[in-house]
Amino acid sequence: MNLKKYTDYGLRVLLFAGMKENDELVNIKEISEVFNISQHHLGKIVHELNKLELIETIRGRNGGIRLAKPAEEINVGIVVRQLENDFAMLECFDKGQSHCVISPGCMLKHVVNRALHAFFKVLDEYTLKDLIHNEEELKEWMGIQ
Amino acid sequence: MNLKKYTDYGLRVLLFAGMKENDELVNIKEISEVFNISQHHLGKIVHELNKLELIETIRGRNGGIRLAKPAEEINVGIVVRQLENDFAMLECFDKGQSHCVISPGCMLKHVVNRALHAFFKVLDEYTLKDLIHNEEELKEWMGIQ
DNA sequence: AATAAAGATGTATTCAAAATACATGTTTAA
DNA sequence: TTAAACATGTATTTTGAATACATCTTTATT
Repeated sequence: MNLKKYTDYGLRVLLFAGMKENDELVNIKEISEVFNISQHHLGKIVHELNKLELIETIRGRNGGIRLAKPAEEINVGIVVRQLENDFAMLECFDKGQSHCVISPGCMLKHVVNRALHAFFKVLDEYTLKDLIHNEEELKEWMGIQ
Repeated sequence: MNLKKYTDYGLRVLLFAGMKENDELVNIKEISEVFNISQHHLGKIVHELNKLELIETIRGRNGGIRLAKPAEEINVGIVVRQLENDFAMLECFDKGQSHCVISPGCMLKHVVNRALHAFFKVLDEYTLKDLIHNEEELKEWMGIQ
């Protein structure tokens, strides 16, 4: 059980952008170098974060990205749900092809589903702001300023 | 985010075995037919369930498998932890190769870790017995008796 | 206007892990 | 002795994520 790197990277982009002052822009190249991630791959993640209205992207020279709203309004649980789009924990979660013969009467899926909700309940308690609380320390690690 | 089919299948084996009366044996062929799973693959899962002391296996003609202990003593959370052995939700969970530069000061891993604990806290509340509570219905679906 | 920097986007390739298949061995009741 | 059943190592297939490649569009600067 694990989150996709895609989700991991997406969260890092938000963290990095959330660390900048005011409306300062950061560009993909910079982020890809800091985290040592493929620039093109990151571009796709950024593109999706933009579609999800979590960041703004500004094209062209001197362009870049920035958070689309204050860090305290970006909920971690919601972001993870959006980036990580497949939560079919068991085969029978996927209603389309529920092949397991015991599926109709089986309690397992309900139990796992409850567990999944508990998982998100915790994430829902945090915003991006909470994650960058120890901002000074993070900035140092990121080599900002 | 999802559990491996391996884990899914392992749980089904336990459910199926737990459904039988007393010390009645079931064999892998039977289970693989009911769930339409590769018999050999299932063999390996059964082998591991046996190593984990969740089932007993009896070799030879008229052999088969059965639960190693009463269904009410088999905890769902523990089984899932044992079958699903990789819980590196984020890259930085893997201490060996924590490449992310912000890892030392980043709060994200702690938050996700809390969420993971909440996930298992729910699973820990259930035993195999709880899952086969509506035994009659399940038996019908499984074609038992 | 030309240019360069930056994001947008579609396609293809690589890679890893899971799932499955194949082959053969061992055990044991009939 | 034989057949049914689990044991176990190796190999192949499949799938999806990650990455690479290529090209396009946008926009500030000169």
